[in-house]
Amino acid sequence: MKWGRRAGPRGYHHGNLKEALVRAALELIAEKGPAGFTFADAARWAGVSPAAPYRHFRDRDALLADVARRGFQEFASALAKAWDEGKPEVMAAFDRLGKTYLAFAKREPAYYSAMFEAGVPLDTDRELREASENAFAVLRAAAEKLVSLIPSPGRPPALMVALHIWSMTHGIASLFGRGDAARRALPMPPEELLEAAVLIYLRGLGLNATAARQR
Amino acid sequence: MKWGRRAGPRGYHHGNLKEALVRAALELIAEKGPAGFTFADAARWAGVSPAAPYRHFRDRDALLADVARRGFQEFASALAKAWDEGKPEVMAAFDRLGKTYLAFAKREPAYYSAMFEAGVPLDTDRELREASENAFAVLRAAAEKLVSLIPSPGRPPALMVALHIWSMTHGIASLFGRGDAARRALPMPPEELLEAAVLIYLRGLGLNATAARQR
DNA sequence: TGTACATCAGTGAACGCGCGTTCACTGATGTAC
DNA sequence: TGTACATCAGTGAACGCGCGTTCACTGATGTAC
Repeated sequence: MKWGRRAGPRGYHHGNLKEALVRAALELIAEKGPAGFTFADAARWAGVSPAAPYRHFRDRDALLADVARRGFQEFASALAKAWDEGKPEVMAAFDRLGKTYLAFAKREPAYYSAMFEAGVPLDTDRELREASENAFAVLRAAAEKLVSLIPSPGRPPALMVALHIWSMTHGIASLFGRGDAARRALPMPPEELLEAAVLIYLRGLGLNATAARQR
Repeated sequence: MKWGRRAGPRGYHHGNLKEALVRAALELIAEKGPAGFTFADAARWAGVSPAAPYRHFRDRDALLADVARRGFQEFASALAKAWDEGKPEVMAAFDRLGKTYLAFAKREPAYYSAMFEAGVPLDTDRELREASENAFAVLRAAAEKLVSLIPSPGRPPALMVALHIWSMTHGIASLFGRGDAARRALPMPPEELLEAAVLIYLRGLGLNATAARQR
């Protein structure tokens, strides 16, 4: 019988405490929200004395910032993969992008909280800021490619379109699409609500969206 | 020289402690977020012993729920006043509605937090639930009137339109439009971002939005 | 109008609790020779 | 290959602190007669 790392009696050294603390934070945030998790809690969850986390993180905020950073990195790479530079077809790729955004918010509510609701300041940590910028850059690139389909006079700024899509998606995610606690009742799944909104919005931009129906 | 209620030495009785506690909560939430305010803090802010609040609220959560309830009530009446049943012109009224939403989020970040981010459960308190439903009912009524302008075949469900507008507005408000701490840089004011988004969305619905330009 | 009494609203002292943080320590691991 | 030593990572005890909550109390207010 083989033991997982958490099953057997561990020695004096934990071996991978830093990772364990991050996982603990995610677990606890998912359970009680970003405010309801404490440094001591995380240590307890990892099976370690309350002083041990100080070897790896300056304080609670540093741990939270690290969680947010990892979240943005995973988020950015999930979005980039979904968008895939608009291949094979821009509209279909755009649809994938939106679905992936919502799926991330639902699958990783703890990451999402840490990233957007915990009040982690983005400007203190360079890596954190870069990770968040990378995530937005994907949305921005997608918007860029979308507006390029629109004839030049009357073409809206790509940045604005990216911000619109982001706001719409974030709004749906935070009002309805959270996996941790369904906050409000909804007559349709959030994915459909988003898809419909984006179709209407794109039609308003003058983009023929029928190609997106192929999923 | 006349004294305001908080200036002079108060007697043994505070006189209006319940209101003072609510104001304290708003002040503290605006300062440190909905999680970073404590019952004891509120008592201190109101200049009263830590046991006094128990005469008026069962516990911290009850105070928070009361703040959320008041927030929804003010929100609902501000929205209703802005919408004014679509008078004199539907599109202009709709524009006012969106601006009023954002203005509320900016002017009353503490209320907005308590209402949408503090995790106050809506289903425990009847008055709270009703207040929140009243606020949404305004959006819903506005959407109803809007879609009635669209020719019947291909007319979208009003509820969906209401949810789209709400999500969009909430997304912009929570990402960019908060008065307490401008979370992210933006190339244009949030009001303009929202107005543009709504215009595009309405155009996508087949509504001629030029009438809205009259503000 | 005055007096007795009930009720209300806030006091202040006390408690147990868990958190954040520090400290000297010690077991485990890696490295130089 | 073995030994000495430096470094690393976690221990556990301790501290001060503020919070939530309770309790018997007391000053102020309202009301009945």
